[in-house]
Amino acid sequence: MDNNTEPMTDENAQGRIRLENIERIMKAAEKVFAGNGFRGATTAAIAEEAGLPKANIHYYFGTKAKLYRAVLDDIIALWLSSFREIGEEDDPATTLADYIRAKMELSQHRPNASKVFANELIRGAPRINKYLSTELKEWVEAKAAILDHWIAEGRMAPVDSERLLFHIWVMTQTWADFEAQWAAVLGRKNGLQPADFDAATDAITTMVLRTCGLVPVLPRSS
Amino acid sequence: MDNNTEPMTDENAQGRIRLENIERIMKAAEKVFAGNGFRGATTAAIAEEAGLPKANIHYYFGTKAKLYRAVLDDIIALWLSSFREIGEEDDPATTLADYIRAKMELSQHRPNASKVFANELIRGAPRINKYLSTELKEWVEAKAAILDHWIAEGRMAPVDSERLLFHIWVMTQTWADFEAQWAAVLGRKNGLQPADFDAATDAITTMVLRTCGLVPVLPRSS
DNA sequence: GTCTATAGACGGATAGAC
DNA sequence: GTCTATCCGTCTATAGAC
Repeated sequence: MDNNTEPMTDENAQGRIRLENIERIMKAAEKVFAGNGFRGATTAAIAEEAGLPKANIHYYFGTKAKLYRAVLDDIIALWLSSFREIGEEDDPATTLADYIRAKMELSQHRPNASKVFANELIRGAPRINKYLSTELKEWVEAKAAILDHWIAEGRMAPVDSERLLFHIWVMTQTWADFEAQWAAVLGRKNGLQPADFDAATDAITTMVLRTCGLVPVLPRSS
Repeated sequence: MDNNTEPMTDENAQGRIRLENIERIMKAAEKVFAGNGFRGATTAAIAEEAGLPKANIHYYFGTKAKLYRAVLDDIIALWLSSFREIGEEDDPATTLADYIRAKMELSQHRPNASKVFANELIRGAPRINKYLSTELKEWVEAKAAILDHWIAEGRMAPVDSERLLFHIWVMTQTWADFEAQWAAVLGRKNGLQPADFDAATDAITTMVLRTCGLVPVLPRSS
């Protein structure tokens, strides 16, 4: 009672080690869940990837389901932070191009986050349905309203604004989720290169801006 | 030796039952693999979905891996059959619109096929890499060459033809793979309806045809 | 707080009766 | 050809030593 089992001279180090271990486990879990889905992932694989004994996973997170939940929450927070605020006064072309670029950078640098989310959606999204039908739904409706406002003002061509947003997501996220397919079809034996992401960004941006009448399309000569 | 264990009066029925069981198992397997991936799927779940004892799965297919392989091969055959022949003399707008419509119909009517394929791609496509880097690569290169030919002839606007094909795939397949997301965001509590697939088809077709300069885009009035 | 050892449930696959 | 019963490996989770 007069002392603790460990010296109290270094409370910060304790907390730091704890946070570091949690961070390592979350990172490892994101990778393993991305590659195997929830059911296919094993705590042993996560532990090995994290370089820790299997029991530590349970010490920090209790169950595999809670760890998965923590990984999903982390990804949703990342997603929401990527949804830059868009105002009615912004320039349509700049705003759309910037948004596509931001999504592509996430695909390039956090591909496993996108893959975990994609796995969950393919499975019918049992654990994130609430998020999809509340926050995400509201975000889509708010941003589609801004696009519709721009259209009504004649600042861009009429488009199906909700589907445009959906299709921007899938075109950008496919470069993370299905990287294996695009690398194989493009003959990139060492995976996609930065130039591939740049080319994809350009192609998507051109497609969206032409669709919205924000850049000229060369007319057919015939 | 003078007779077999079963009467030979009905060889066709034997073969028919066999084919029917194989068909039922394949269909059940497609559904279970779609919802859980290879590792997450269990032979017990497949057997229950097929309404057969678990041992029958192994009797007909040997191992879970061989069953999965059979399901993948079936899907690849379906995919290849959807790649209509496209010739240089065809009309660009009609050809692209028909192709988008065909892909959307597959997404609507065989969503589990698309999901099994998506699962495999997210995992890094270990089992279909050969297909991706041979047949699919050649198909893409051949079709992109036709688009480039149309562009060179001035029959459509310049586009990044390979990425255009990739993005058509993902925009159409997302309506199968991520149906849960779109249904939640659109507030469809009973899943996507036929009208949703029609709206998506229109949105994708408009996007692609505007990008290729094959339909006019209303200019900004300002 | 950390790790080894293991309990207890579930998975794929098969033997052998029918 | 079909199905029940079961083997054996792997999985999640935890008990208990350190």
